[in-house]
Amino acid sequence: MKELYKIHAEMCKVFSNPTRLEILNLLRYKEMSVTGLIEKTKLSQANISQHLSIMKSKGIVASNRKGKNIYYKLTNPKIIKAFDIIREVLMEKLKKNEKIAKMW
Amino acid sequence: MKELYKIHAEMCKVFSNPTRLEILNLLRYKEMSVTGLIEKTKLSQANISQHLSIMKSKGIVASNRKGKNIYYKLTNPKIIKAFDIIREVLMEKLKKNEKIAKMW
DNA sequence: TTTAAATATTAGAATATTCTAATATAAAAT
DNA sequence: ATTTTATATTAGAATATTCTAATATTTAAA
Repeated sequence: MKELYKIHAEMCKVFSNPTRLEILNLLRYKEMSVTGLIEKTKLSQANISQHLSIMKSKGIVASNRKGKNIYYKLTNPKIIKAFDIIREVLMEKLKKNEKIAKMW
Repeated sequence: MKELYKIHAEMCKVFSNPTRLEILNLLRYKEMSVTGLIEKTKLSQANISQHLSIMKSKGIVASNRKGKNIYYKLTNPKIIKAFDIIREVLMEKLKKNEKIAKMW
């Protein structure tokens, strides 16, 4: 069923932006407020908010208000599992390239 | 290091297109020729070739000629592991949504 | 050594994404 | 009630991606 590949691709699109990956990594262990994310990433408020909105609409994160602040968290721990496996592939590739570079 | 998020995002971009996901899934167990991929997917030759080229340039697939045909395969089995985990997240989300839909 | 088959490349229109700047909204504090 | 603080939304220019159609290249077969 090709339809499934479409939804799958839509979900992966969320992971195809560096800022969103940084946010997801910050949410790895605990939920965080928008302000907290802005401080950690040093990015603009509008930008963080937009990325959170995109991820919320795709069901990757969920939000809840606590007094003054709105906190975001991952909806599924497997999201970080996928994040880490791709990171592993990446690291193995970088290591391989290093080795090839050293041959010359 | 923000640079790593960039490369990570670049790699995820490969997974953010339905056709590329279909190709990766076809390469899950065995290498396949370009012709084989065209037949299976029913997509145009140019299009398949372009997507293979993109994936090769990112180091996700590798190619080798065997007589008339060129065969492509995955460079790392973890690529399919990541594919499957994201598919799981997807399925769990769809199931959850179904349940919510049934409540009404 | 020409022809056929398999694959790659290029060009370009249509579409989608990303960021910044400006503005809006909603809850808390005064 | 007003002001402040936290967050969301909108608009739009700059950039990137995707597909189709046309053409090029490479190897094998005749």
